[in-house]
Amino acid sequence: MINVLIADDQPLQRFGFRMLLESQDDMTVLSEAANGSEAVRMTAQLTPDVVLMDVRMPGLDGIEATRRITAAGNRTRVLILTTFDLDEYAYAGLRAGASGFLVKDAQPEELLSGIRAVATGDAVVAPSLTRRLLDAYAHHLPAQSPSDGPEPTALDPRLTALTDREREILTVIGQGWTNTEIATRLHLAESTVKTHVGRILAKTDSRDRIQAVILAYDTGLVKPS
Amino acid sequence: MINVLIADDQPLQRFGFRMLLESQDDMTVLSEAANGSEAVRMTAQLTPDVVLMDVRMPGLDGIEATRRITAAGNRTRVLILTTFDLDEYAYAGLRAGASGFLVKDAQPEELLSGIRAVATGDAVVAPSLTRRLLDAYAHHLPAQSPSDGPEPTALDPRLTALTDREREILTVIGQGWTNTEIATRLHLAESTVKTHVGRILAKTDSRDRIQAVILAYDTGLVKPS
DNA sequence: GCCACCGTAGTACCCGGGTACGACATCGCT
DNA sequence: AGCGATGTCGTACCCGGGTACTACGGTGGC
Repeated sequence: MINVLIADDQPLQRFGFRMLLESQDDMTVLSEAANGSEAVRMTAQLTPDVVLMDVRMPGLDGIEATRRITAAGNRTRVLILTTFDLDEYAYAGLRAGASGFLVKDAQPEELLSGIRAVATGDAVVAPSLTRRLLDAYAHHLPAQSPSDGPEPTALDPRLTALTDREREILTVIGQGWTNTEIATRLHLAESTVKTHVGRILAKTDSRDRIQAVILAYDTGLVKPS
Repeated sequence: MINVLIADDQPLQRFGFRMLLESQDDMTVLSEAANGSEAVRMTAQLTPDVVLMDVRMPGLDGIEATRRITAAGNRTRVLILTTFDLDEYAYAGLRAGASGFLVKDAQPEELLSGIRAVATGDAVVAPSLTRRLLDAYAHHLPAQSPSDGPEPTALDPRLTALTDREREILTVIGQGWTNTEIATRLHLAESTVKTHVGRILAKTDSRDRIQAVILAYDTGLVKPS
């Protein structure tokens, strides 16, 4: 049985959550808190398994309440809920030690399975937020794959399909030249440039010149200045 | 309609996935791949919305296949599935650009909602993995106000004029996202994206997004991968 | 209370970029 | 002599990107 504490300043919201949770035979609502301080106090008294925590509350907000609850050290997990998927809240909440972060417009089933996951020690983050977190931090994830060797100066395989001329064009694309500029500076017709560009995009599987610019940087054809 | 490509070396497994997906009226299975190379090739040909990618496959494994698919730059999302929730795989997969990482013992509904989330540009990570990721990285999340240690590498002067949101947008521009992609993935209207982009270009004296991409690389906002 | 800034959203318009064709000359290899 | 790869040039078409506005709610500073 999962003991839950609901912390939300809106009574109607609390009621909805309570109804939903009580309809499950593996969950009970221990009590309800209307602000952060109450949530902290009740958590200390009742030691629920999970606190369903709203972010926006008068007085002590959900983030700070989460910080104090997790700092206390007992095994109560905090699942933060918010109306808006503001990433500032997500970052702050997760930093504060929350085990999860869901948006209120989620499906009831998602909330329920989220509570169960959190209760068993797992963690959940709303997909829309996961996206932002990944975008921001995926690059920083530890690389333990052995394929992180030193880089030789040989031509990147992604560029081998290109002819010399095409690599030349790709280089100036990577420097931000427009087709017109390439044409005048290299004494070509614009149609010729377009032909080259088209072939480059096809051979490198780039959908537009932006991808080509990125490729130029990633392969080292163009170096950051 | 969500077009899905199934990549798994076990025929029985593929069959199961196909049955599950075809039972949904908003999903179709475009094709099946039995190894990584096939997955990459078929993705290029068929441009599915989502690739259901197994990690362990003979030849080119799921991680490397994911890397190549996402490197290609088209809008196909990769949802990685694995039997074991080994975090090495998860790290590698997410670093490779996967939009999600689920374990195979998940409930069918979880898989389906995961596919839908990924198709609309969101991201999903299995709760058991989210827990590990949070444990490892919650400390590294950007600080809001509280006193925090290491400085986040001083901002390049050319970017100081930008607001936080604008820098966020510039980052994804630097990753080659189109306006439409930015809109869907960040849950914005395309007009809003255009407004942001316009301001970014004005503030950074860039004549088009290409110059902005170059600037993103030169200032280190985006790093070569 | 007012105002500046920010993020969001909309409409209308123009233009460069990309695609899909076809065409021709040169060069090197067989 | 024939052929393929490469580089050059052309036309026609469509769409995404960029610009130029306007607008409005929220927040924070004064």
